[in-house]
Amino acid sequence: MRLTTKGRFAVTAMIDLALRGHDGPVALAGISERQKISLSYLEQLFGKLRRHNLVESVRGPGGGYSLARPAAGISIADIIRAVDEPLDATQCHGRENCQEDHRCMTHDLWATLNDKMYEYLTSVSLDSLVSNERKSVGATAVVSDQRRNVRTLREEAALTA
Amino acid sequence: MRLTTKGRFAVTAMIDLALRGHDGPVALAGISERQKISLSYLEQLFGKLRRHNLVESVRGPGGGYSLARPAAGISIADIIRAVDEPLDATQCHGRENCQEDHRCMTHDLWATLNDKMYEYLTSVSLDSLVSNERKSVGATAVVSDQRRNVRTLREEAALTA
DNA sequence: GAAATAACATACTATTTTTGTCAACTTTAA
DNA sequence: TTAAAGTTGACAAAAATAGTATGTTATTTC
Repeated sequence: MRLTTKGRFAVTAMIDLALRGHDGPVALAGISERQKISLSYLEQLFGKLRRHNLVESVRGPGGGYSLARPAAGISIADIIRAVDEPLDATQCHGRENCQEDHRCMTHDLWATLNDKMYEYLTSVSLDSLVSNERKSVGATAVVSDQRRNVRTLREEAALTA
Repeated sequence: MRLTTKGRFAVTAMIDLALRGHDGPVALAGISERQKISLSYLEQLFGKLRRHNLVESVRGPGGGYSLARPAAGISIADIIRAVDEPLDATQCHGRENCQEDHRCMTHDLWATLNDKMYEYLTSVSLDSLVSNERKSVGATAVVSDQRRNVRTLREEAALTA
């Protein structure tokens, strides 16, 4: 798994979207201004997010983007995966013959690290970040997805501490 | 924390070094050929590794690099940290005023993720990878560092499963 | 239907990663 | 003491990636 600023921007933008997507779609121009991310870059990122069915778009005046499904059903891993495309961590993309004698020494390490990171990022939903942002103190109950086990950031942090 | 191919290369090279550093130093030319990493790049990376006191160099014929301390005392996090230098995950490097209204929304997320990854990468020692590579089956006992809690990859995986 | 708005698409620039080349400098061995 | 093997460092070029600018098309509103 790759972890760069690209994914960070995408997550930031998605939070903004979730935070403001109550009535009607949100225009990228607004996100750009609020989050200080260039409009062009956002357009690129949202193209990918749209192709990965995380957001839906409405063209024309009053248009913009909205989440394709409830924020509780979108994990951070989904977002990272969408914008960072390939995402393979093993260098020898699956095939085992990357080395002559001892096939791909670091294979196991990266695979395990990859799993760890996905495990974590999958456990954090967009919704949990948004409620965290809304400063809705009081450990807002977790809304879990049908596919995944999604915890709030607060709970996750508690587990670590 | 940033996770790119750069760190991957560094770890791969360090494994090779640990694997062959029994009698005398290991030349980069050998690592380059075995791991298919350009010699120039390795030289750059090992310059950083040396400045971070992870390896020592011996010049002249028969020279090369050797680990500055036992492989059990070097974690993967050490290596990543050495080659990726800055390593800050929060975008608003410490200062809280990255946003006007709601200061740096994703701040908490990235900080927590950062901790998670470090926690994991610190728990994996170079030695554990090497023993794993040597195919020394039978759960080779853990040699723990004086500073850290270092587990074997095998044990770590068991915890996750 | 014209004008404005905003997504969509493509081309371009800048930064980072990776490789290549060259010139010291150091130590061992012949 | 010379030569060879090897590190160290400084650049620069090439490739990949990140980020920006510009143009085009679809919708809505007036």
